[in-house]
Amino acid sequence: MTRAREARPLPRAAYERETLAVAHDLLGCRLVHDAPEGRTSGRIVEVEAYHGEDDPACHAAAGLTARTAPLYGPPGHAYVYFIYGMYHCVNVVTRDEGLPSAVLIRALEPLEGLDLMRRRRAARAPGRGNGVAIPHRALCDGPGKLSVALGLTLAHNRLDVTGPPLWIESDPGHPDPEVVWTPRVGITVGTERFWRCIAKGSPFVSRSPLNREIAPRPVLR
DNA sequence: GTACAGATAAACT
DNA sequence: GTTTATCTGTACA
Repeated sequence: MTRAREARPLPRAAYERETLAVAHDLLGCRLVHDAPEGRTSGRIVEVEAYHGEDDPACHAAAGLTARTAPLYGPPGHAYVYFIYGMYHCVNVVTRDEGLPSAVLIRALEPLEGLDLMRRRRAARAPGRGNGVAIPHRALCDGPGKLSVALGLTLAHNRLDVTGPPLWIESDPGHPDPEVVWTPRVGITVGTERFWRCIAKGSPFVSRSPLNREIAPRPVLR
């Protein structure tokens, strides 16, 4: 009889690789956060790569500072930063220690803990609180939204993501998604690098006109 | 469907 | 004092 392979957290070696390869391979995996108030998880459907001090859009372009230190740290750890006075963005550090590189998680297909996600989102989006539940597809369709939905904040910065309470696991039962590369979103420099990777056709990716642009798999310079 | 203003605080210069 | 890897509501087509 066949036995379903068990999903296990990706090992550190999965992150100690070329960043675009990591970005590509994270699509289809599940991001899981076990918080005291419950578990939330979602399938990764959109990511972006930020690589090196030569990448003008990478925070490490400004060099090593208190904020960017995690990017220079060991792979398989979270780099969480606070942005626009309101939101957090969650990255996973890649490559070798000392070489600043990471993958930004931009959107998830919500899988577990949808009620908890809705409560967290509604508490932070008063305009949505007029009795209309946030639809499934809009719970985690952006980096700020998924951080709220999963309850991730600066408290999780530098956390090891190879095991509880926060980890990424493969999903052996799920087919590898077809992927599309596009320019990265929300930046004013480095837009010539097509380092955003999305699961083709997923209704759970962030709203962006760039969703229509496609490109072949890029290479690191 | 697209376009824009405003909210709001940490980190950096 | 300036910048920011965002989101939301409102306005308009």
